[in-house]
Amino acid sequence: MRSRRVDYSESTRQALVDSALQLFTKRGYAATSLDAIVKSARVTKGALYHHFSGKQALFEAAFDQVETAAIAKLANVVDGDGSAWDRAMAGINAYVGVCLEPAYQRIVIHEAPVVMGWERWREAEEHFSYGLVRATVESLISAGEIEKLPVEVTARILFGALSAGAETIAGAPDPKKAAGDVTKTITAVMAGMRRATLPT
Amino acid sequence: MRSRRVDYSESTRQALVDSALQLFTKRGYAATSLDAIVKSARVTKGALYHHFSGKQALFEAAFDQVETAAIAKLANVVDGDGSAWDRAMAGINAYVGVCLEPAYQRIVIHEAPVVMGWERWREAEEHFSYGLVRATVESLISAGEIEKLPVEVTARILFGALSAGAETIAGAPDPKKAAGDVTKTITAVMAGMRRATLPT
DNA sequence: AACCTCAACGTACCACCGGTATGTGGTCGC
DNA sequence: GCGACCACATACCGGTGGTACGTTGAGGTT
Repeated sequence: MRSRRVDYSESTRQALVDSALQLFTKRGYAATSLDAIVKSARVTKGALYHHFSGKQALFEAAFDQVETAAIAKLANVVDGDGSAWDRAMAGINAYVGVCLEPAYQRIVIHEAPVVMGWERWREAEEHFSYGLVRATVESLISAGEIEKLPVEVTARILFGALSAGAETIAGAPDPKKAAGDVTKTITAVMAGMRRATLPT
Repeated sequence: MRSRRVDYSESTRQALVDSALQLFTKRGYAATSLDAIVKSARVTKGALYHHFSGKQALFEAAFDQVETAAIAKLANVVDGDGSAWDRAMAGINAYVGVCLEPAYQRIVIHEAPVVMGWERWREAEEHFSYGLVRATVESLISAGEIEKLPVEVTARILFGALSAGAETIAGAPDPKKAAGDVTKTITAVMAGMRRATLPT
């Protein structure tokens, strides 16, 4: 119904999002001009402002795309079969993997909170990666695998810990070794929380 | 030796840093214009560019000031007497308190990694808050209070967990309750790490 | 005392960037 | 075939970071 011969509109929109994604990842939000984006997408600023209300809206579109790709990878792992504990550990490993992608790291972790504002970033994250982490923590608690802790705060802290771990890996001189250290440390922390609940 | 009648130079420099600190905290880096800063400091852009190489250098001066004030508060706690464990827990509580200050939250946690670049931020943090966290982790390990884990990675992850906890507190509808939850959760995690080492 | 020097600014100006207002070509319904 | 409208392109504006240059006045030198 809503199509001419081909949907050129959607393709230019996608081209803009793709170009923005690349440039934001490489140079950051502030250092990327709209001229550079439209040049890369082979269109003009008229097209950009036809599809988006401004630079920030374009950023959020790129943000959505990165997040959507991320949860697509994570959902398979977390919704698989096995115990709540095993699925949680698999999810943690998978999320660290996601955090290693430059686009996710720069756009979602670093720039989104300042570009979108922390409150809005927090709200958006409810439906994306953080939502999965939170659900995982809830299932761990309800399954009695870890202590009964405040879900919201525990999820936030785990979320921050995982991001920091991923950043450490990405910035380390020897990423392979760093990845092993992160996995070891996170595993130890989670194991500690698990063991802590056993004597009760 | 290097002074005229009074050191007017240093006072204008300090006025610029103070004004920048206030405005960056309130409106953020990007939304704060140099005109607004020099107007608030009662000087002109000529003075600003005489003392600083640009907007980013001015930000870093503000960053330094906030961080210096922060470690001044933390050093007392961490260097106090008592067991390594007690000092570590006191330090964690103190750091959460520091993270509640708007200036620290906005400038150090949120904007600095973006404005200065993550690599440079990481390097600077070595001499500030992260340096203390790292030292604390080292003392805990060498005192045999927690498992023998990779220091660098463990400190990074703890640092990220604390930052995330502090952000959660600041953004929560009931900060008092959130602060209690964060302390409880972090304590539980640390206790798990401690207990995990006992049977060995 | 006349002169020079240099720090410590102030003033004027430029290039660039985000955003807006307006123009234009192709296409679909009628 | 003609108005209407979508999907852009073009031209332009205000603000901002940064720069070039001018000015002032307190030491030092002779």
